[in-house]
Order: sequence, then C-alpha cells, then structure tokens
Amino acid sequence: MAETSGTDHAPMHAPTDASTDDDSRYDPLRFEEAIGRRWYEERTYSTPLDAEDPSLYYLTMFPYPSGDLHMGHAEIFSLHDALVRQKRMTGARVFNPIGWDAFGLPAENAARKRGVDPRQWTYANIDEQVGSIIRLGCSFDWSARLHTCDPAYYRWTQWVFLQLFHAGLVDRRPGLVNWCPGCETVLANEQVVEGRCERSGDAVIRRPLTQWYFRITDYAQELLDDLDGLDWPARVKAMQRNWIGRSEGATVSFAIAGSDETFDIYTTRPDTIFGATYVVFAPEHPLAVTRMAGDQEYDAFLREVSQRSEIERLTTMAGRAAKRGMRLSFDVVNPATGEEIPAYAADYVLTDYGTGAIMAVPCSDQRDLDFARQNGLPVRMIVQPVDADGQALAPLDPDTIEEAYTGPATMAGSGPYDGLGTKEAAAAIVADLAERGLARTTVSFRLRDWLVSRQRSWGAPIPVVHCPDCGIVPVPEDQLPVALPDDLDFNVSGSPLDLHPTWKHVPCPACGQAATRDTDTMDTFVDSSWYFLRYLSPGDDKQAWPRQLADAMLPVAQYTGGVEHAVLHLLYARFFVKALRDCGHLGAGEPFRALLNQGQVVLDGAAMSKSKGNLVTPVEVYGTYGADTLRGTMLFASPPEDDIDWATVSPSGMHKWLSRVWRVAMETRSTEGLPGAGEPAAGGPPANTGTGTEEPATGSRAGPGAPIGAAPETTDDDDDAAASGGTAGDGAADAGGAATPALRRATHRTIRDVTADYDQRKYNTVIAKLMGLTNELADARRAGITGTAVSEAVDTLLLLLAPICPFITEELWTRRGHAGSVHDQPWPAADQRLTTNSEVAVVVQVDGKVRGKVTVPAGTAAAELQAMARDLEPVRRLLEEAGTVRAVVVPDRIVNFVRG
RNA sequence: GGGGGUGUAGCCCAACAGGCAGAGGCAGGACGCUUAAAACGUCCGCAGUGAGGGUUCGAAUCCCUCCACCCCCA
Repeated sequence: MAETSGTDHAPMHAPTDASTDDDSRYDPLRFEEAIGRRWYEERTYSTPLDAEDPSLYYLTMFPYPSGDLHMGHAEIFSLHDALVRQKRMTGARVFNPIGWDAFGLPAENAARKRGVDPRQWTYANIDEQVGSIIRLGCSFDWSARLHTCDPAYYRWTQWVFLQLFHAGLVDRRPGLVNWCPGCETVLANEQVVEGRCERSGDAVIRRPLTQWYFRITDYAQELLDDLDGLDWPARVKAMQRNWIGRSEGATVSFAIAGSDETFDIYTTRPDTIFGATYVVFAPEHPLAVTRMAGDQEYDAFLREVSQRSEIERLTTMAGRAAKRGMRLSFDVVNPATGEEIPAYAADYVLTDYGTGAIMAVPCSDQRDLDFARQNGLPVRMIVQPVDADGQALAPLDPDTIEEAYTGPATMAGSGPYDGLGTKEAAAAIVADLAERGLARTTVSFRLRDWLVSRQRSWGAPIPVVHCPDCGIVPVPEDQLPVALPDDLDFNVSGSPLDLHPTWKHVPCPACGQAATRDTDTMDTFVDSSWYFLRYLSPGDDKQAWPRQLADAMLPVAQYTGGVEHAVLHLLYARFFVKALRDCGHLGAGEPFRALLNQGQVVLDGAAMSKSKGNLVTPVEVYGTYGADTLRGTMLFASPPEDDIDWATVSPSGMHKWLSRVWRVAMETRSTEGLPGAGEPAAGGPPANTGTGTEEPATGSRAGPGAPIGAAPETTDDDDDAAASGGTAGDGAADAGGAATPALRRATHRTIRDVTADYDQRKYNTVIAKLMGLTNELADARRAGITGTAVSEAVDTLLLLLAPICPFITEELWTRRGHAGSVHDQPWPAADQRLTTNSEVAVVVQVDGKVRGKVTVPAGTAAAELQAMARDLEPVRRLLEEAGTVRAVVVPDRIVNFVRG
C-alpha cells in the first residue's frame, strides 16, 4: 500500500534478484507514504488548546501556494518538524499549525494568462502542497488549518482593519507613492528593493496618489526598543534596527529673506550650521511648490524628479547620475550667522524624511559637496580635523576638497563655538538657538508608514464605503465580510475589482444613499500579520480569536522561516500585535519570542529557479530516496542558518547511512537484546511503550529525563531505577567482554551530546554523532557483543533520530517489537555514571610542546598529576638541566612545565 | 562609508568556557567479497585554522590592523 509510486521512482533500488519484499534491505518507499497518510488521516498531531493549561506554540511561516513545494520549503519543514518532534519527546505539548498565505498577485497573473479562476488555481496548488507536506512526514496539527483567501478568514482581516481604523491607526492620504507598472499597483517601501519591485523586478516609479496607510511609525520607538528582549538572530535584529533607522538631530527654523515666513529644516549635525551655505528643499515641498507656482521650468523639473526612484535620488556613489536641482526664487537667513544664503530644490532631499528641507553643509556632507561643486556654490570649512588623540591634523582647504570631512574634529570657523568638540558644539548650538525659539532636538526615523492599499483583486477588500455626503464610512462589523465577487474579469487594464460592473455600487451604511465601495484590496502582508492569532480558533465565526487563549499562547515560543522576511513580515506582525494590544484585543506586545532563520537552498552558489533551469525538487528526492533521506540531507548539510548548496550535499550518502541503521536494527531485532522479565535491564527500565495510540500530547508519558530502555515486553519496573546504570553495562545477558561497557558508554555519551545539540539546534552535529554511534555499534558487533547493550544502543539510536527521520524510526521501532509510536516515547536520559570517563589521558607538555601522556583516574589532584608527569622519562630529562620550572596544571586536561 | 556575519583538509562541516586541530560526511586511494562490475565491508588524513601583530605557560577560540566573500543600511 505504501508502494503507489515506489517502483518507477527507485532505479537504484531495483532488486538484483527477485525478492521485492526483502525486509533486510532499507526501502523507504515501501512504508513512508502509508505512515504519513495515517498521521494525516488520524490527525495524530492535533493538540487541543486550553487557556488554563496552554501548549507550547511552535510556528513555521505558512507557505504561499505558488505551485508545489520547492527545496526551500522542504528545508524549513525539515528543520521545523525536527524542532517540534524533539520538543514533544521531552514531554511538552506543542501546538504546531499550518495554513496558506493564499492571496496574491500570481493567482491573478495565472487568471490573466491562462484564464483559470484564481480561487481554483490557488486551491489546486494548495492540494499539491498538502500532499507533499504529508509525504514529508511533518507533524502539523491539521485541524487548525487555514487559508487567508477564505472569506471565513478575510472577514476577520477586515475586522482587524476596522479595529485599527477606529483606533486612529489608519490614514487615507495623498502622497508620492511607489508604483510598479508591471503589477499595476502601488507598493510599500519595504517592497521596493534597489528601486525595483521586489516581486516583479520592474523599475518602480513615483506617483502622487491618495492611498491607505497604517501608522506603523507611531510605534517606531517601541519596535526598536523591544528588539532587545527577543531571542532572534543578531542579523535580523540589526536589519530591523537599520530599517527603523532612528537618528537624533535637531529641527531648526530658518526665515525667508525679506519675509516673516519661516520653515523648518531637519539635521543630524546641528554643529555644522556655520558651514551651511545654502538650503535645499525637496522638490515637492509645499513651500517650494507655492513659491514657484506658474514656473514652467519648475513644473518640468518636478515631473522629471517624480520618475526617479528613491535610491537614485539619494545615492552618493560615484558614477551615478548627478544631483538634479533648481535655484528657487528666494533666499533664506541662516539663524546662526544671520547671513542670507540661496535656496534650492533638489532631488536628493525627500519630502517625507525629516521636514523635507535641509541646510546644506558642503564641507561635511558628501551630497551637499557634490551639489555645491556642480552649482558653483561656496564651501566653507568650519572644523579643524584632529586625530584620535585630539592632536590637530593638517587643515583642509575648502576650495579643493573632494570629499566631505566627517571624522573627529574641533570647531574652527564657527564663531563663539570654536575650540569645542563637534558633540559639545551641537548641544550648545541647539541650546542657544532654542533660547531664541529657533531650534529643538528631534528624533527622526527612517521607517515610513505602511502603505497597505493595492489596486489588485485577489486580496481582502478594504472594508470601507465612500459616500458623497458622509465621506469615508467603515463597513459595520456585522456586515463583514466584504466578499470578492465570483465573476471578476482579469483581462482588463487596471483593477478588475474596480472595473466590475456592479460590485462597488452599494448604499451608504450610514445614510443609505447611493455610494461606492473602496475597490482597493489590502497588501497580502496584512493577511500574514495576524494569522498566528487565527490559528487559535480558525473556524470561529463569532470572533477573530479567543482573547484568553491568545494571552496564554502568545508570544509564539518558536518561530521558524526564511530570512527574506527579516524586515517585511516580521516588522509588520510586530506592529500588529502592539496595535491590537493597544486596541484592547491582546495582552502580548510581541508575536514571536524566539526566531530561527534557515538559510537558502542554492545550486552551485546560485538560487534555484525554474527560469534558470537548475531546479531540483523535493518530489524528485523523496521519490528516489524517501522523505527521511531528504530531511536528513537538509539537516546534515550545514548548521540551520547557513545556505545549503545542493551541489555539495549527498542524499545518497544519507541514504547509505540510513540503510546501515536499518540493517543493524533489523539484524539485532529478535535474536538478541530482548532480556527476559525481571532481568536487570542494563539501560534502566523500559520506556513507556505500553500506551499505544494515545494522543501524544496528553498525559501518560513519563516526563523529560525518563531513562531509556530496551525491553518492550517487560512490565514497568520502576524498582529498577535504583539499580539501573549501576551495572555499568555488564549485565548477565551481555556477551563480548570488555567491549560492552565501551558500547554503553558510547550510547550514553551520545544521548548527552545529542541532547545538547538538539537544544542548540545543531542538527548537523546531531546526525554526525548518531553516525558515530552507528559506527560504534558496528565495531561492537564485530567484536562479538550481543545482548542488552546492543539493543539499548539501537533503540537509543532510533529515539534520538526520530525527530529528524520520523519514518524509518517509526517503522523500525515497530518491527523491533515495541508497542506504540517511537514519537510518543520519552526522550532518553543519559546515565551520568556512564558518560563520565573513569580514566582520562592527560597531556604533558614542556614549554608547550607535547612530551608525553599520563593516564590517570578522572579527578586526580593537581599535585599528584604533576608528580606523575614529572616522572615521565623525556620530561625528567628535559627538566633536569633546567633552572626554575613553573608548572601549569589543569586537572583531567594538561600539565605544562615552563622552564625559566 | 556604517552595521551584521563568515573564512579550518580537494569539498561540506566539527572542535565544551583558551588546553594534543578532526567528530561525521562527500570526493579520492588501497584491500576484502565478486568471473567482473555495482552494492557492501575494512583501512587510509602533517590542513596548522584568510594575512600580520598582540595577550597568555598555552590561541582556530580573546584583542588590534588588514584581506576576501555574503547580507542589511547609506
């Protein structure tokens, strides 16, 4: 039954001689599929949720259904599932849901290109992915499954929108926005990479449009501060800090010459104000636009600037397009010097950063210097560079410098502030200007508000109606969802939803007169910013999530996913949780307490992709070698956070090892290692094997640290606990003499070390150590060892491997005569008496060179150790002719004699 | 330019909290088994840790400078 696809996928397993059911051979295709199917159909890993007795919440980023699973998915699922399964075996109940991030543009593109309904396209892909996930043996809780494109889900996405709306966290306002011509929609800043659409790669242009925004900037400081408390990779935190981009500076008021009108500039370097020789406005700055109204040249300039991306506008890199600017029709007054300086508009100043205007200080800002040189503007030196010790360096010549100076300096040419350091000068200048009401210190952020409206149609409609009289009217909660129509025409230029003949025409919910729906949908990142809440009650049509349970379950204990979401999804989800907390719907302030990012799967150093034709798919690998081999290969390849280059890994190597595991487990199954009842089980009492098919999450299992054992048939024999381990491996059933304790020691050391590696997520070394144990086992068997030490070793191997390779371990566990699932067993505990060496080899050095070794009982005192070391022949000789000798002794490790 | 990370054997990777650089795998070689090959089994490792300085009895590990590559921000 497990054999549906086996034969034609397994060329290398083609039996050499007749027998296909040769059990001595490892053939995963014969059993994996049936086991995975059973786990799915029986909902084996479903976990009832209880606010009074919460489970641990482990979560992996839900997939986007663009097609079947790719290697990246296979990697993250392998990693995540190992994490979850191992945690369960330590006695924890783990909630591990799965769902689909099912809205998005690819479905629309498929509709446009191939005429398929986006819903059908999406669900067909989901079905395919579900099949692959089952095949991989992932232990998800299928009863919590959700899809963001389901009205039962997006109804609550819309509800969340309304909560933020009522809390004043949603704005609809005009602005210059990023427009992707390929996707025919606006994008958030986070979706623009190097001036291009991160999805389609089209060059993004700037357009003035009225759009919906979430006020994420209200939370900028908190989003920054709370990073400190998160157990996240340093680089992800660094990326978020960079993205939030906090800077401290000053807002300074300048006056327009010959007028009472003033405006604010923002600067991070108020100390340089004496060097300000002009000011620059963003071209779109209202003051510039007003003053230049009617100037045709300026209009043309504005149009041109709007075509350039932010990156182009800001870059200081040599070789890039020159800064474009225009002289404005007025001068301004520098409040520090009182002199009149010219005003410009230039593309390198942005409207929405700071105040949209700057003072230009060519000597200390490269962009200002470039612009000054291009336009023949004066450059003034206002500092004296100094070295690290404060010694004056050669002064710089303002007429010839090509690079702005930003190094350490003291003020020189800044009037009363000369001689101060730049830091003190900044404080003093702001303080003095503040006294005259002309300046204040300001904190500024790079983070912009999150633009959430999209002119696309496979997304959650924004639940708002535009009424000629009432204006913007939110759809009442009891009228949700605002559902998508079934009959959208995707072969239109523009938004299908907007162009639908009837959908948008509705009566105003407030006054009843004819009105129109908002025809934009929400960014799909909105869907994924709260899905971890919906998993708690995916079928609930009364509420988005149960508050009590959410408070018990959040933040998510462990989140896994790709680093590509470091700023987008992870920042948005953090914002949502904080906003929803402030709306009174949540207790938690962060969504994900711990985060693990896996690397990417590449081939020969390049990303795998269909277009490159270098795609290796999970289906190919598990179709040939089985899912366990795929999972093991992924985890063995490198530490989880590193990229995996598929060219350097070896599924066949993994398969070979699993074959060895299979062989040793099968060969030792019935003839040895099944001690009779009452015999002191060398490894301790048996694991809890008697409870069979029970819910893994519940009760009967022993807690973490239960001793492992080998005997399926013996009754629970708790009295053995005291005696266990004390026998140190020379139980009556064992044969093989002195090698037996060595095998037992290897077994228990492997338990100890592998457990530590699991805790640190070092699956590559977990597997390496299990391979080591397999080698020890082979050695021991060659030495003639049989009996409990062997079965203990084999069973331990299966238990320790179970989280990574769930199928082979399950199959062998059963075939070895154990009742119940290997995955329901308690995690083995190492017997300390067996892990510590009774004897240690201590290295003896003279002047750091190894001159010998002494083997001593562990814990031998330093003095004794030194005496023994001194007696070694080569050491004694070397020390005789030496004068003073100092000894460094580290017990159990090293003795080093240092001659004077 | 600023920040984060990584450099160990032909390759992927180990090395607790500074203590004999090698656990594991891939590739390669030898041998065994075989008529032969594959598969399987056994065995085979002086690379001194990117470079240079420093601290230390002792540095892959800690500190400084530099180089290379990756990522983020500019």
